Amino acid sequence: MKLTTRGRYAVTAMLDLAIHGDEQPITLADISQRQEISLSYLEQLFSKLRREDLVRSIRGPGGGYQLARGVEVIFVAEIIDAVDESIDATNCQGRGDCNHGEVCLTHHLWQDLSDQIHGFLSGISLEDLVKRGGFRASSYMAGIVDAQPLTIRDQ
Amino acid sequence: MKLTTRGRYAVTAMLDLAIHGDEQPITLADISQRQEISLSYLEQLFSKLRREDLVRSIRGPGGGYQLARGVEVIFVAEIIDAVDESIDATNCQGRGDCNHGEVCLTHHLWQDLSDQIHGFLSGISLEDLVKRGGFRASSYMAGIVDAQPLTIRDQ
DNA sequence: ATAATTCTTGACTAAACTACTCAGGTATTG
DNA sequence: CAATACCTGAGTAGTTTAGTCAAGAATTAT
Repeated sequence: MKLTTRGRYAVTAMLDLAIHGDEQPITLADISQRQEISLSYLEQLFSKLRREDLVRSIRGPGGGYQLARGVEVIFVAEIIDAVDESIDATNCQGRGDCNHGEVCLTHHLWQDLSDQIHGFLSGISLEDLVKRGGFRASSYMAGIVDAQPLTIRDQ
Repeated sequence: MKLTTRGRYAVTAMLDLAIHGDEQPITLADISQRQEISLSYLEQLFSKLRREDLVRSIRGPGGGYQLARGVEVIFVAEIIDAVDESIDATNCQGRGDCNHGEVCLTHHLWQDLSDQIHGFLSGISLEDLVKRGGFRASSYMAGIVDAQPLTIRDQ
C-alpha cells in the first residue's frame, strides 16, 4: 500500500465519475476541467483503471468512461491499488532470507500494518464517499467534522 | 500521511531501540548492523526523531540513543510523521479557494481518509509491536498470522 | 466517405524524492 | 589527548511523479 497524490487523483476522478456519470459516459476532458487534472495524465490513470476493470470505455463521439460496477461495490483500496502499483517488499521478498532474522521481523510487521490499512480502505466504497459528501462542499465538510470514525468492515 | 520505506526504516529502528535499549543507550552503529540500514542514513533519520522528542541522545563513548518516553506511549504514527514530513495539501492549502468548489470536496475527502489512517496508526504503540513480536522471528510471524485485526482506539 | 470526437498507446522530460555516501565537525569519556 | 559517538551539511545516482507531445484507432454524425 502506497499513499501518494497519484492515488488521490485517481480517487478524485472516480468520485467525479460517480457523481456525474449516471447514464451517459463522461469524457476525460470533462473530468480534466472539473477537477483540474491534466488530460494526458488522466489518460494514463484511466488506462490503469480500465486494466483493473474499474471503468468501462466507450470510444467515439458521445463516448467516454463509465464505472464498471455500482458505486456500492467499488472500494477506495481498489482504486489506489490500480494506479499506485503495490509495494515491492524490498529486502527478502517473502523468502525470509534476511540476515539476522530480526530484519524480517520488522519487515513482516510493516507488511501487517500495510495490510491493516488496506483492509481499512477496502471498507470505504465510492457510495460512502458520495453519501458523505452530498453535493455541496460546505455540507460535505460538516459531514466530515461530525462523522463517526469509519469502521472497518468484516472482509 | 505518507507511507514509504523511509517510514518503515524509522519504525524498524525505533523497534530495535525498544527491544535492545533497556538501560544503557544504543549506538546507531549497533542498529545499523542489526537492521542493515546505512549509518549515515540512520543519522539523518534520528536527527528528525530527536527534533520531535521521540529519542534522547547521549554523546561520547558509551553514548547513543534512548527512547524519550516509555514504549507504551510512543505510537507508530508519531514515528512516521517525524521522518516522512507530512503531506502538503497541494491545491488550496486549507484556504478552500479552489476553482469549482468540487475540487475542494475531494481534497477534504482525501484529508479525511488521511486522518483516519493517522488515527489508526496512532493506536499502535511500540509496546504493542514488541508484545506481538516476542523475540524470535518465527513466533512473531505466527503472532501476525493468528492476530486479531488491530482495533482503532478511541482518541 | 469523411470529418469530428474520443479513447489508446508510447516515448519523452523536468522536477522532486529516496536512499544513500562523504567529509568534516562537536561533545564526552578514559 | 585520543577514542567514541553524535551532529550537520553537501552532494548524488536512481527512481518516481506529474506531466507533455505525437500519433493512431474506433465510433458517430453529416
